[in-house]
Amino acid sequence: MHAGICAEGVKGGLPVPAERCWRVEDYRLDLTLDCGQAFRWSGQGRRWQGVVRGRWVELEQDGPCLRARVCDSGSDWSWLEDYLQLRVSLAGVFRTFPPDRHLEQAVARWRGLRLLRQPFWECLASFLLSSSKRIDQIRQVIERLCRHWGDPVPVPTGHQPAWSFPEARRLADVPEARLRTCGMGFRAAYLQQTARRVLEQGWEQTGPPGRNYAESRALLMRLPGVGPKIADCVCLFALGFMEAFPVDTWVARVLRERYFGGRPVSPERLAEFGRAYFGPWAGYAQQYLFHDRRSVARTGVSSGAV
DNA sequence: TTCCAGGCCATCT
DNA sequence: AGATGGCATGGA
Repeated sequence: MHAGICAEGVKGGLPVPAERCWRVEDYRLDLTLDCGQAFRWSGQGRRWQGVVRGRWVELEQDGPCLRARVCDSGSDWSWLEDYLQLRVSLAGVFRTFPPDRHLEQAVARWRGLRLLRQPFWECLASFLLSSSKRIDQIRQVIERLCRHWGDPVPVPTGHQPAWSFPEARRLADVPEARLRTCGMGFRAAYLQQTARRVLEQGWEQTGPPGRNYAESRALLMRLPGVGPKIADCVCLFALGFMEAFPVDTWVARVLRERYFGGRPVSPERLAEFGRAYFGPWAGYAQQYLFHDRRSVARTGVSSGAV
């Protein structure tokens, strides 16, 4: 591959499909890619471009047909099927929820919103940079981070250039002052120190060696800059612990409003409540409540229109 | 200007 | 354990 241009559909001189379709049910790509769980997707309408595990991807949904284009002549799509969690039955997830008027309302409005399975380091680093920032600004910071220290990845001619997410080993050597040029402020020290720790412990590919949710969460929380909320995001979005229930300002707000009569309750107690009340797939409930509460705040409307 | 954002940490009771 | 202020940066 050369100069950022991909040899589309060619492998060893033979044409190979660089495109693939899946039939999907209860899947809404727009909500899934734009709800704030992942920060590197850009889209116009129903067509989205991003980089997953160092590969440029374009996704497009047409009803039950989900189409992917890649700039890579490989025939293995498991990395993308895993990322998109195509095998999860959303109806099966909803069946585990308790009868709850408010959650049912959020599910009715945003049905098709899915949780992705993201690479560990990208997820951890991204949410390290998320603290006390708005989602659109997190996107900006991560974009600059990738442009500075990611590797350019091949894209089809005519598309915007793209970069991979920088590896921990790359960021571990970048002086904190240089990281700050991306606009990450005080989070630069956390990112740098955590990159080193992840590298030392050999966690970059696998994540921490916890054998369950509680162990993994506790190990993550020993990293600098990682508290309960960020640890839960990584557990949920990268490690596949679907009972993890991240409590941020929006989720705290909606839980206190709807389940605690507006009384003050600590985030850790809210997280505990969320896991116990919503069950083994509480993380999905969290994402629906998060998105619903944030949408109401943005549009001021409680209709399901997007 | 002032306030606040997908928090965390050090430093107090 | 629980409550407070500080931390960078930028947009409303």
